[in-house]
Amino acid sequence: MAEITGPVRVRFAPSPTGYLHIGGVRTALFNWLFARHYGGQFILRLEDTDEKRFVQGAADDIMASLRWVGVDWDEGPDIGGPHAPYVQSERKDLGIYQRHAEQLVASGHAYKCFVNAEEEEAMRAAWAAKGERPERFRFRGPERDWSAEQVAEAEASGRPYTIRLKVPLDGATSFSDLIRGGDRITIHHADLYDLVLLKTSGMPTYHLAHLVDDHLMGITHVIRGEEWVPSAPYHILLYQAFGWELPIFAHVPNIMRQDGKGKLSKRKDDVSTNRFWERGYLPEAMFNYLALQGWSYDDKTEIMSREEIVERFTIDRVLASPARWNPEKLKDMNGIYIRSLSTAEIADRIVPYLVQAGMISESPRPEDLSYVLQLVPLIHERLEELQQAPELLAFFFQELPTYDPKLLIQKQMDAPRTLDMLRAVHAAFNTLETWTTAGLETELRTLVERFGVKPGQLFGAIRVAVSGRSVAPPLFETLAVLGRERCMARVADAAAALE
RNA sequence: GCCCCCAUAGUCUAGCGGCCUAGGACGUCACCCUUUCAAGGUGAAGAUCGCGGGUUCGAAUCCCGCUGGGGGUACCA
Repeated sequence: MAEITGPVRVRFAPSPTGYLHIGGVRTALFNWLFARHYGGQFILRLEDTDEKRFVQGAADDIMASLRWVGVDWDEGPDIGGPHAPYVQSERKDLGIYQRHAEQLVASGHAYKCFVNAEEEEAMRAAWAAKGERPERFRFRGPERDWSAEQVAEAEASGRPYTIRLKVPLDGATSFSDLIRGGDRITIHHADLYDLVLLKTSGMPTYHLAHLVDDHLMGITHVIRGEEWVPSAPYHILLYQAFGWELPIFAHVPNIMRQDGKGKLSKRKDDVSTNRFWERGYLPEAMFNYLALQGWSYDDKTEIMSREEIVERFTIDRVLASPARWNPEKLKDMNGIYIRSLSTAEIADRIVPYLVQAGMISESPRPEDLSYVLQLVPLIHERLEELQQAPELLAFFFQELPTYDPKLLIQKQMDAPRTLDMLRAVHAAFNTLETWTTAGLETELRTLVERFGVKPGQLFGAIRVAVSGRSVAPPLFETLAVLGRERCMARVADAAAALE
């Protein structure tokens, strides 16, 4: 493994064709961690060279997702930098790619190809017809061997053309990868085709654009998804054609779908980064989980702060084998992070959810906030996602929905005895001097003894009476916060339901 | 079809030739705590280290083959 010395510059270059899914965030994260660990720079660049798939607003959405998990950039579309602009369509207007493509044509490494899409399709069909096996058609333009006059003539006629890389017919290209080990990957040129560098529209393809930009922007390490391994030889050929120094490659494995059938996809999986944000995943939990998708520190440590991960992240501990998306594990980790926050922090973070659920007003009053502060301890360690808060706290804000009175009757109890107990509870609530958690507990335990029942038989009935459900936060705390008035009313309602 | 990559329990992983009677985590199950649910604690089940050959005194670890999975095969990225 080559030692990493000197300044490193890496980039994440998403295509604004939709939201960013967590697999994309993971790739960005590894780049970012690499940059931060080695004290280098992390650059964000927008690769919007696909005019057809462009989605308005996607770029802002992607940047918001990255910022949310804590991935920030030193240079980028919105903040600029020494190599601005960082948006490829804008760079195209500057003629950067055109110029470089022409340069390769001039040096004989590329050529203008006048074969249009329909003609290419026909050639492909002819190829398929004559071959016994449906072998892949490896396009080589006839213009490879044209004379300067022929090219000039075709150009003069105004026919549209693409610029293609003139890939050698034989030989092979080998390259090394930081994650897979040195000089392991070899691809024969016969398996390649003449890649389009510049489209008919004058827009560069990803292959040309990313490479020119990486070079111009001084990118030292290309850390990208493993789906790029097969096209890496083209990139190497391109670097060689330009006479540029190669960056160091590191192809990180994809994150596979939960069922293991393929890599995560926007269309088939609910993995939009925004969705996790909305559901109440803490960015620090997502950061931690994602860092562990393909990277590990040792045989036991999993919960680590951003700082610890930055300090410990090295590319040689990134696996070559793909990880599988495991929402259960993420949820567990989110719970750990939620529990590590203070009451005030949780209160701050659940207020928006309560507002959205209509439980408190858009601009919460101080008394709303102090009420929330009282409620947080009741659900804090039960939260796995912040969005669960409104559901868990509903009965503190709203009238009870109608519930099945049978729920009031606990194990080995019957309706008459339950009714007796509820009436006694009502009376006790009425006369209780100190309406506090401790006072309530003392009082109710006395009742348990008086009725000679198990604690659960009494407490369970009160829980249902007061919350409308059999699973709820701890009882005495709940009663304390709910207040005497509402508790008495609800117990009275419960008793009435049993009569 | 062709090309490339990958392969330790259901899942994420530790392991980089002897410390492995394969360690940790999620999930599952049991028990403890306990007013429910959680959280916490203890423990259990779960891996012939995909299969077959080598190399070696010795292989989960190195090599080859096979199988399986994934990726690529666009004027998409």
